[in-house]
Amino acid sequence: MTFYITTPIYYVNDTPHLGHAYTTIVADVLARYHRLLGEETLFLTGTDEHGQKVEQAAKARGLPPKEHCDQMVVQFKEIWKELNSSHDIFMRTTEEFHYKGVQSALQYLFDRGDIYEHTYDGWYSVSEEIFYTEKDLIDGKSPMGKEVTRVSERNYFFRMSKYKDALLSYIETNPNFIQPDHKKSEVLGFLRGEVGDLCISRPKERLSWGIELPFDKNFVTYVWFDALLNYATAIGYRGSNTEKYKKFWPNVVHLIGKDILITHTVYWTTMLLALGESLPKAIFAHGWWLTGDNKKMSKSEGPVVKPLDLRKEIGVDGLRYFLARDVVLGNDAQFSRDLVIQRLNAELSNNLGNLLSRCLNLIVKYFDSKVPEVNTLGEESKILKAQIIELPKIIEAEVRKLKPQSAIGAIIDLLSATNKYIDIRAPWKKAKDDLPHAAETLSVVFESLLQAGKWLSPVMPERSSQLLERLGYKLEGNELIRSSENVTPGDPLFPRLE
RNA sequence: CGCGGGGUAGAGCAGCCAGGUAGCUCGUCGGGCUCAUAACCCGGAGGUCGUCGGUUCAAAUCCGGCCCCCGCAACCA
Repeated sequence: MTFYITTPIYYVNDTPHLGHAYTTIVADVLARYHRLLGEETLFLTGTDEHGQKVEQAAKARGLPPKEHCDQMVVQFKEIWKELNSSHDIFMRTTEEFHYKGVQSALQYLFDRGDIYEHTYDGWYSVSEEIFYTEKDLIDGKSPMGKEVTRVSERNYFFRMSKYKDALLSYIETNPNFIQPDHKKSEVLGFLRGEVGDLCISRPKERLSWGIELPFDKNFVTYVWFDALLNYATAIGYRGSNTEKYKKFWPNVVHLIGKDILITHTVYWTTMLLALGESLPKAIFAHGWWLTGDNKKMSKSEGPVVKPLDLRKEIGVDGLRYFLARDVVLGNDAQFSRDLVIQRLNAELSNNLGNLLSRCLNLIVKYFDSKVPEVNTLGEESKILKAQIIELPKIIEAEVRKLKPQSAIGAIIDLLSATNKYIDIRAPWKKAKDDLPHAAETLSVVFESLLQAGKWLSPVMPERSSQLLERLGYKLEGNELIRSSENVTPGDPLFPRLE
């Protein structure tokens, strides 16, 4: 069993923001969980580098488009490095193999008659540089109220409509294909309407920065057609080495933002159907982070919200933890400093960090910094031990259901139970008159912390390894290895935030 | 009648698809512990689950009407 997860390729002209970081971090957390579960895993991210805006931005800077992209892409690579993204491939749509793959796919569809030439009549808004259809117009003007002129333009179209029924039946027979469920309703609603064919070309007079159609050099391909194929070309589809493609396709999860739901569930899937390829296992659309008063984050809304800057205060792992833990994946959620601090204090400082301090200080004080060895367990200990053993199974199940927040929740639940357990068992008292009792307690608490450390590593790679180090362990691959005889309490690992 | 989501304790959320005496975190009140990062443990107060109606032995959950909030409205990424 293999696992392949992708983020969208981000538009290279953007400056990385919380939206990008959220998708990448969640994908990274899922990828790391699958690796920890021992699965062969591939994680893809990258940048989308063609299109009008890039062309214009490059022109404005007096640079060739590719050079402009080379510079812009750096900011993405840097932020992913800082956020500890473990992607295996960073894809750029300006790479040579991608050009070839896209052209090969275009030619194939053209030869089969799934791409055809057609003169497109419509209304063009010069100021917006956008085409509108008759029904888009409002009182003879663009939806934005701009003047439009009647134009007709020769273009190439993909027979998307031909595959609509096949797509519908695929959606019906594969209930987990589009997630979460309410997004499926949205797609079905869209498909119930009229689905036309997709214009996949742009005449070079209007746009030259793109992949040339192999059968008509007066055109480049429409950006989405180029961009969506990255998921396949990145792993060798229609390339010189198709080994990865054979291995990982179609067991793939496309993690996307809800704004690009239709392009993925309709454009991409019909493209794949036409190409005779299998459809992805799942397309999962996550929600948005809203400001504290439930408004969409945007630059035009007063003071610019810069959630990514918060990482300087709470650490990269703190940010990763909050994003993966706070929300049911797929829902919208609020993002505010207060909510972040509350979550991190409650779960990491109080529940986990404090438990770690209690346990290690007691081991230092009564057992010479060495974890006591215990052979038989009493009833209370057996119950907690059972929960510890259960943890990986719950995590695996939740991760497979694409519920990272529940997987993390299971760890937090275990730690809460461990706090209750240590309270009932009161090893700080027992150590004085019943040392074996205290030894048993601390060995079980220790085991709980050890497993928590291991299973938090996909979410907080750095803090989790520090935690394990204090316990005298390290993670090699998916195995916990003893690295020290002694435990080392140290300063608070998760200091409370104010 | 464009499409979709939402309205659950002071705050943030889960539960709803597969109906069965409403759950979590924070805050708040009282108690315990004093090993620990003023943390941890126990207990309490606080909700007619937007609203009206229907189905049912039983509805936050299913069905219908209404009110309010949000996002989207594809060939511009």
